[in-house]
Amino acid sequence: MAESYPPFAVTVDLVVLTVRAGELCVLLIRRGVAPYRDRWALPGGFVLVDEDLPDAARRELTEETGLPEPAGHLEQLGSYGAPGRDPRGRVVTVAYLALLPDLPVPVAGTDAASADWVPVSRVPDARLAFDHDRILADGVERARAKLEYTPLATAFCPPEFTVAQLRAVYETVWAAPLDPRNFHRKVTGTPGFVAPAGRATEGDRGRPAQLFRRGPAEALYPPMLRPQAR
Amino acid sequence: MAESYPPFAVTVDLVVLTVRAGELCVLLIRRGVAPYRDRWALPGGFVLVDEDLPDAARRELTEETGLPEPAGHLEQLGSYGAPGRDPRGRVVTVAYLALLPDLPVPVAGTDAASADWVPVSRVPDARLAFDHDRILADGVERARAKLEYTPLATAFCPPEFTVAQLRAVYETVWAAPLDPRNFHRKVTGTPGFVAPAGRATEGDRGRPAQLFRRGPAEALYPPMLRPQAR
DNA sequence: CCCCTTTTTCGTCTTCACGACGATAACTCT
DNA sequence: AGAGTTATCGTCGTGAAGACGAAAAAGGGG
Repeated sequence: MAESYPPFAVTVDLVVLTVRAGELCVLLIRRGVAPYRDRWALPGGFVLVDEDLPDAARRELTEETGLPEPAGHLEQLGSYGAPGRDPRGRVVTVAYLALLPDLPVPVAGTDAASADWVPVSRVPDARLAFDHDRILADGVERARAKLEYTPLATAFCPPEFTVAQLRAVYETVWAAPLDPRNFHRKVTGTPGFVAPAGRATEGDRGRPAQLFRRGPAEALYPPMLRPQAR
Repeated sequence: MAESYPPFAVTVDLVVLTVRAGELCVLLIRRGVAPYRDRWALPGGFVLVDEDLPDAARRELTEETGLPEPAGHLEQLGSYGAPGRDPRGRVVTVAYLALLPDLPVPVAGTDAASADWVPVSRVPDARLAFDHDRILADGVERARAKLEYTPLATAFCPPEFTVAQLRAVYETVWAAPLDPRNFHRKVTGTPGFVAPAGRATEGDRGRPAQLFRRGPAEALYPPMLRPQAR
C-alpha cells in the first residue's frame, strides 16, 4: 500500500548552537563527498529503518559531537522537503535544534571531513549546502524566541552558573545589552527559573557570585521580553 | 545514493480547527479503508513526487474542505515518524495546523467515507487512528499558545467581525471567560491587531458594535496572556 | 411611549512588572 | 590602603492588567 506511493529518503539535520567566547556559534561540518563537496553544512544523516526521529537526532548529535548525551536541550525544529532541495533525489529532512553548553571537548567528525564551531554572525548567506541557510536561520530565530518564555538559556550553561553567566547567554543570543540589576531581579524573582546551589564563586575578579542550578519551571511567567518592541 | 537508504512514505496530515457554536472543533474523517477502518482520523494524504510540503498541505485542505483556498491560516506543526505508527510500513507524516472561520459549507469528503466537525472536548483519548491523538493534542496546544502572542484569533473570524466575536474565539479556544471591558481595551489598544472597518452591526440585541478587520501586525506586543499562571 | 434588558464602550482604581538608575557589599589587584 | 570590578539590593516613575462602575445605544413588552 505505502509502496505504491513515491519513495522518499528521510534525514535529520541538526542546528547545534552554543555560546563560546561571547558569540553564538553553530556546529558545521565540511562535506567530504558530493553533492556540495567542500561546502559547509549542518550535521545530519539518514534515518535508520527502525529508528524514531528523536532517536536519529540524538544519535547524530552524539556521533558528531563525540559526547555521551550532553546535558543540553533537543527539540524538533521543522521539516523541509522542497522537491529540488537535494540533487540526489527526493529527500525530506526533519531538522532538530540543539542547545549545548560550551564544550571543552574539540569536535571530532566521524564521517565528515571536518567539523567546527562557527559564529552565526560569520556564516554568510547562501553559503551552506542544500537549504541549510534557511534551516539555520529558522533555528536561530527559534532559539532567540524561546529564551523569552522558557528557561532554556540554562541549556547553554554548565550545571552550576552565576546570574552574570546567564545574562551573558541572553546578551549573546539576542545581541543586545541587558541591565545587570534588572536582569538579576527578574531571574531570581521568577519562580522556578533558577534554584540556588548554596555555593559561590571564588577567585574571580569582583565580588563573589552565588551559584545557581536550573529550576523546575518549564515556562517563564511572566516572560522576559527582548528589548525592542515598538 | 539516496536509494541506498531505507525508503519512506511521506504524508501530510491536517489539524483543521474552527470555532462553531461556542466550541472548538476539529475536522475529522471516518476512514473507509484499512488500516483503522471506520475509525476517526485527521485528514491527510501522501505527498506527490514533485510537490513541496506546504503545497501538499494546501492541496489536502482544499480537497477535504471543498473550499477554494479559504482565508484562514496554515502552518507546519511538526513531524511524526515512529517506526510503528503505520502498520503498512515506514511512514513519516508532516502535520500542519489550519485555523479557519466557521464554514457555512458542509464538509464533503472526496475520498474518505465521511467527514465532520467534532468538538475537541468530545474526542476521547486513544480513539483516533494512528498517532493522531497526539498530533491533535499538539495542534490544539499550539493554537492556544499562538493566540497569546499573535493576532491569529482573527483567522477564526470572518473578514469583518466585532470585538465580542473575537472575544468569543479566545474564550472558546482557551475555555476560560474573559472580561469584556478589559478585552476591548486590549484589542483596540494593541497597535496593528485590528483595524476599524467603519461600519457597525445592525439588528442584533443590545448596542450595535463596531466592525473590525484583521490588522497588519504579525505579533502582539505586549502579548495577551491566558488567565492562569501562578 | 416608557421602562427593562442586553450589549458595547469608556473610565477609574489598585496592583504589579519593568526600565532607568543610585548605592552598597565583597572581592582582586597594585 | 586605595583603586578597580563585579554582585546585589533599593527606589522611583511609567505603563499594562485585573476588578469593577457607569454611560451609551440598541430591542422588546407592557
